Order: sequence, then C-alpha cells, then structure tokens
Amino acid sequence: MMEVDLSSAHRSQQDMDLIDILWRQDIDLGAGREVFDLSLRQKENELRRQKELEEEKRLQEGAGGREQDKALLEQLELDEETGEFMPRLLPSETELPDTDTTPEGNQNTIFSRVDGNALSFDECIQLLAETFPLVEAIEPPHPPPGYIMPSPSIGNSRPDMLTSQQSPVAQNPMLSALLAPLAPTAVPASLAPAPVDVEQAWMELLCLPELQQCLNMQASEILDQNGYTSTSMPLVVQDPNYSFYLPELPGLVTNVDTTPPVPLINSFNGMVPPDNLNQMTLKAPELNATYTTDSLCELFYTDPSNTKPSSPMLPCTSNEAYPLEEVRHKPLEPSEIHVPQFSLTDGHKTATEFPDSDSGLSMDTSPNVSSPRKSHQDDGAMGYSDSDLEEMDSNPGSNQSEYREMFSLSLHGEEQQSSTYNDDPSSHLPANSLPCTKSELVEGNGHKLRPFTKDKPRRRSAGRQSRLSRDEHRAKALGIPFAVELIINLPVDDFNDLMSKHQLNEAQLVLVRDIRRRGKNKVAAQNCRKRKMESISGLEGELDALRDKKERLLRERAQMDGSLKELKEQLGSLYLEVFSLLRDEEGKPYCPSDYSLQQTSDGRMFLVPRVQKTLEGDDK
DNA sequence: TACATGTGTCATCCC
DNA sequence: GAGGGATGACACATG
Repeated sequence: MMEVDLSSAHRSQQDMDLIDILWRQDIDLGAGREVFDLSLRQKENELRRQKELEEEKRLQEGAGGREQDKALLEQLELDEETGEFMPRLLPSETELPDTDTTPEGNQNTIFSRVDGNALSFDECIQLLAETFPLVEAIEPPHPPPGYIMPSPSIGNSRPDMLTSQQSPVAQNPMLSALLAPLAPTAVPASLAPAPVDVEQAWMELLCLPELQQCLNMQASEILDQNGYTSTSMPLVVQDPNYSFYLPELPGLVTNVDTTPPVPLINSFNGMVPPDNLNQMTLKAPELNATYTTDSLCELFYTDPSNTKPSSPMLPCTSNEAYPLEEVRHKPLEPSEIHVPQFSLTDGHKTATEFPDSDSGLSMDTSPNVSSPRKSHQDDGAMGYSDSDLEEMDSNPGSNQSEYREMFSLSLHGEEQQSSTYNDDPSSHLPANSLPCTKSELVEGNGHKLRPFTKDKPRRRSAGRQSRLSRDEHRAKALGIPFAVELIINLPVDDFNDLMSKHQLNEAQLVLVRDIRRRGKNKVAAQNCRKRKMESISGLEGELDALRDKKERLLRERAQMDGSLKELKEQLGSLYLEVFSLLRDEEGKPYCPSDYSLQQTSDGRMFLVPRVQKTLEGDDK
C-alpha cells in the first residue's frame, strides 16, 4: 500500500525533475521557469527542515541501517548520465512485504540513507520522511476539474496523496511508468501546490514530439525490462505507427478504471460519428488549465470513435484489431471506400501512384521544387463523413473545429517552433494518427499544399479552407457515396470498377466525372503554374547572367578601344620619327605631305610619293 | 476601394 | 474516341 503511495509521491517529483531536465536542455516548455520555482522553493525549505530530523534518525538507527542501505542499493541503479540513483522497476512492487506499510517503514526499507551518495538520494530520504505528515497538512487548493478521485479498489485510497495524484503524470500510468527512470528522487506530495501550473507545463511538454519520441523509447525500455509484450498489454495501441503502449506496470497506480478503454488509434481513419465528437470538444485555450495528462493522452492517443468498438472500419478491441498491414493488403472493397482511406485499403496503392501530390493530387515529379504539399496518403486520417465536415465547416466555432484546432496546436507545435510556416509538414507523428479533416485535404490546396507558394502566411486562404469545396457540396447533395479525393485520385480502372459496382443515376455519374475532371484539371493547373513560375524564375536567372555578360563585354571593349588608341598614337609618332630620318638624293628630308611610307608583306619599306599616287588615281 | 495575388474552373489543344 | 496533361483566359476570394 505504501509502495503505491510512494509511487505517487515519486511521480510528482518526477514531473518536476523532468521539467528541470528539459529546462536545462533548453527545451521550450512554453511556460516560465517561475511556474516551477514555487515547488522548488518549498522543496528546499522542506529539505532543510528534514535534514535536522534525519540527523536524529541517523543516531537512532545505528548499525542496523546499513543492511537496509545495502538492500536499498540493490533496488537502485545508477544513472550513468546523471550520476543519480534511480529506483529500478521491480517486477512487482505490490508484492513487497506488507510489514513496512507505515511511512517510517517505507522510509527505512526503501529510501534509507546511503552514505556518500548523490544529494538526490538524501533528498529522497528527507522528502519521504516528511512526505506524509505534510501531505495531510496541505490540501490542494483547487483540484483540477478533470481530476478523478482514484478508487480505493485500484490501490490508492489515501486521500492525502491526492495532491500528487493530481499530477498529470501521476494520473497517467503510462506517463508515470515512462517517466519513472527520469526522476530519481521521491517527492513529497506537498510539492504539488500548483497543479494547474504543472499541468500547463505538462501540456506543453506533451506537445513536444521529441518528448513523445523519448516516451516511446522509455516505454520500450520499460517493456523490455519487465518482459512485457504488446500482447500482454491490457491497453494496446494497435496502430503500428504508434509504438506507444500503455503498460500495466506493476506497482503503478493505474486509474484505468476511470478511463475509457483505449481502442485503436488509427481508427481516426474511420468514421467519426457526431456523437463521438464529444471527445473533441476541448477548446485549445482551456487545455492548459483544465486537462490532465490522462485526458490529453486520451485525446492524442485514443480513438475518437472508441465509443463504438464495433466500428466497421477496424475492430477496436485489442484482440480483434486488424494488423494494419493485413488491412492494407485487403482487396479494395467499395464498401470500404466510404471515406478516404488512403492509409488503409487503397492507401498503399495510391501512395505509389501519387507520390507527391499537390493538394494531395499532384503527380508532379519536378526535381527542382519539391512540392511542399503533404501527400494525400500522408493525411491518412480522414475520418469524417461529408456531413460531419460540412457541419464542422459551417460552424467554425463548433466542437469539431475546436477539435481540429486543438490538434493543430498540439501536433504542429514543433513546426511552429522551428520555423514560421516552413511548409514542411513532415510531422513527427504518424501520419494516420492525425485527425486531419477532409476539408484540410481538399481545400488545403490553399496553404499547406500549395505548390509554389513560398513562405506565405497560411491564413490567407484560411477562410477558403474553412468551407467545403463546391464539388463536395454537390457530391453530398447528390448523395455520392465516395469521397471527392477518391473520385479524383483513383486510377482509371479502379475508378471505372468503382462506378460499375455502384448503381449511380445519370446525374450522379455526370457529377462524379465532372468532379474527377475538375480535380485532375485543378492539379494540372497547379502544376502548370508551378512550371510557369519555375520557367519565369529560370528566365530571370538567364537574363541576369546575360546582363552580367553584356556588362563584362562592354568593359572589355572599352579597354580594347583604349589600347587601340594608344597603339595608334605610338604608331603615328613612330611613323613621323622614321619619316623624318629619310633623305632624298640631295640630302633633303621628304615632305610628309608628298610621300608616305608603306610596308610590304615581307617587311620591306617603300617610300611612295603621294602626288604620284594621286595623279595615278586621277588617270584612272 | 483599387489593386495584387492565389486559386479554381473552363475551353482548347495535343498526345 | 476517351482520358488526361498542358495552358491561356477568366472569375472569384482574400489581404
């Protein structure tokens, strides 16, 4: 029992330690350091007080404590990176003897003093010694609205531990398990006086893809250490893109009773009934204030359609869930093409045929300018029907829109941090885990999928994207049972098969073909414009080069003209000099106006009379 | 309000 | 001949 409480206390400290670690690593938590300083100050104060108590206890314990220290060391392992001792994940902490269920017993057994060890371990001892009295004295001022009282049946019935339970980590067994190795020391529950701030920090942290990757790694390590396999997990995410499992780690207080079963994540690809969208009603600004890690994890990693485990798209029970690869290789069934399923049924095929799709459609293969657009199949999760989308689009402030904004906030956080609309939506999260809406795909042509726009603000066409395309409206009005993307992107054969398998009336057929033609043409127009821009850019480059060349040639010509002029002057002076040296038979100099010097090809010089030459010319 | 820009669509040509 | 790519032209939305 006390082990469980200690785990709770641990987690709260783990929260703070992880925040500190991230802070030292200069990871933007999105919150000021002051958020955490209050806890740290309290921690220091408690440490000082507790040191005094600890000194007294040291004298009382005597030599008997050394054996306990030894036993404790066996349960701790040295973190080579931080130099701190961290509690090992025991196979089952709940199986520890119940003889030491008192706080003191726990303290002596688990976290007794180790001489010469890191300060964090001393802190651990001191903090544990004071944890429980202080917990009883301190009540959480305002429990978070999302907080659920843990049931005594799940192993944590101490009301005085609620403060630590309010920690998002403490409320989430997965995070607790994942973060356990990160935080070496226990923490008094009193160190969670500002759960809202801490949770806000956790909101920020959970939005960091790097952290999620780290958590994934931690999860894998924990699973390995405990010999758990995915098949033994009670909470299993079957999406292979999500290596994020929820281990039922022993000794950890799991409040799975208070959380709905976690179904398949990739069921985002499936239909989301409007009633299931109730889970999407979180407003982004409220996240920081009211939602715990559990709720966040549910939002991020659980299926909005989990209230329908019998979803026709994918069974949601862990045992019945299709392996994604198996689903991918299922033959294309028209009945499965009710919504775009590029990530599921025909996704594989489509992905090979439209590797780089502008607006999810472009087949541009230009090596020069890679399309910043996100490929259609990358958007895999388009789990909304037309009606859902229309409602979402027609009600910008509706829950669905908020849901979309929320995911935009969380899933593109890194993108927003790293660059301002770099148009590189290479999400670090699995593509088909993104609950991307269809309107983002179809009308995402405007910004994210823009072919040759540069770093222009996306909001320019935000309004356009917030509405369904005309074709989608038309398709919905005529009851076309296919997604517009599917109509456009299917190969001819598949498209014809699809048409033949469905009994469509004339109007529907005409509309479907118009949609396909317009979609194709739209992509062609985008590619054409892109090529045009590239051509213009190339011509501008050529023009600049030619201008440079022209300027260089003009400079060279001026230099040549100068040189030529100088040579002519030298030649004239030399001519006069030579001519002045010439004498006739009488020793008189020749007159330059009557004679001229001419040179033959063999280099001999002749003195030619000009008059004679003039007379000869007159004779002719 | 005029203007620039981006985008969708149509018509047409061509393969 | 159908399908579709390429492209000029136009209309519209948006900043």
